[in-house]
Amino acid sequence: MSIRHGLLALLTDGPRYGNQLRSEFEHRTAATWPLNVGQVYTTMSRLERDGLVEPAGDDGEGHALYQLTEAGRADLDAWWRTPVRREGRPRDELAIKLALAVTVPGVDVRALVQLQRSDTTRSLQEYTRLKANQPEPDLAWQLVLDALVFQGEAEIRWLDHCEARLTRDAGLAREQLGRRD
Amino acid sequence: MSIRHGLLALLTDGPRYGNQLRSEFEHRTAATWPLNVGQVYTTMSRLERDGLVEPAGDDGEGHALYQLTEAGRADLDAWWRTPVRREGRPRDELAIKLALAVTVPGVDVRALVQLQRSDTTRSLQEYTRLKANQPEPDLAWQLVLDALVFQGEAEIRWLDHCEARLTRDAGLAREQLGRRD
DNA sequence: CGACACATGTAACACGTTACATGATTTG
DNA sequence: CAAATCATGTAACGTGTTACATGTGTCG
Repeated sequence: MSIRHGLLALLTDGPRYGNQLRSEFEHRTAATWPLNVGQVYTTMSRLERDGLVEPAGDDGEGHALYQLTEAGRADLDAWWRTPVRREGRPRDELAIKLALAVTVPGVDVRALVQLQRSDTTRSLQEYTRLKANQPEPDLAWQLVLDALVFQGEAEIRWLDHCEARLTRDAGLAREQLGRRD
Repeated sequence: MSIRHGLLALLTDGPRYGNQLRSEFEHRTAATWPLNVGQVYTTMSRLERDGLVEPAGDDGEGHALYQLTEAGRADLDAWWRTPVRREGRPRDELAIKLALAVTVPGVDVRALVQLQRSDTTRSLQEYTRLKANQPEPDLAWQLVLDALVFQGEAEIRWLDHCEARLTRDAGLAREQLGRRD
């Protein structure tokens, strides 16, 4: 639902047309989540179908404008007033993957963790690179990037935590094995 | 793709049937991401369509078993050896929401941040409650829960960071306003 | 003119999700 | 026996995503 509401939010300022929406949306999340233009049109069609937006003529240069309806404004308002619940989020593929990896036989969990950590580290470096090369300071853009950094760091910490846990468990197992000898 | 590969992974041990897959999958992620049984069947159909699993008769009690094909084993193996890229993840609705909130006029960003923080805090409490009430120690289950906790904490930190940033910017604006007087 | 970017769509598909229909089996 | 649970499936829908078709305008 993030694109849906995102596009809706961009119409708050006033009518916009397709490509304009794409560039304004991307400008705040670019390099991380590029948005295909086609998606803007499909999403806008669905928003129109649901009565949240409506055509608003053109801007004098043939650009087909969209604007919020009353229902759209209400929907948007409800969005602002409702927190994004953690329970409602998509499944975390990495968490599931690692959880299954420690369960299923024949998986080199340690290798998996190391590979993942190095990839996540790479992403973090990419983020700092982006931050440094930022053309002009943009608050929205910076906050999104900060979110990614915070998440990436949390991921690294979690991976370390998992590895420590695995080592501890392996240590315990070895210990018990030793006792048995 | 997490359900797809998750179910695939559960077949590593040997053939399983629908409901069994659901309960084994849910056992490792339960209370956070319940999995509808119907979804198991639709997903297994698609996996069969793609040649990654195949029917394997029944277990003597009429349970329709599925098992991995060679292609399935290969696909799974590739999954284990490939990190989950941060770039490939779904858009972060919260990040986008806040980024748009600071851009669009008429949104009470501060209220949004506070509401979000209190909801995330609630989730974190729920996680610790779950951890305490855990019936029997299960490594996979614990790691998933730890992931959620790490993510939740990162989210809180990010929200604090955003708020501080907003306050600072507001302070700067006030200062400049003061200078102008 | 030819190449390129802008602009608007549409068609097709993937995955996740829910609701529903149907039996079989167990249990109070 | 009735109710609950287990089990298998299907139909329908929603969003996200890509690829393609098409037209217009601009610039070297």
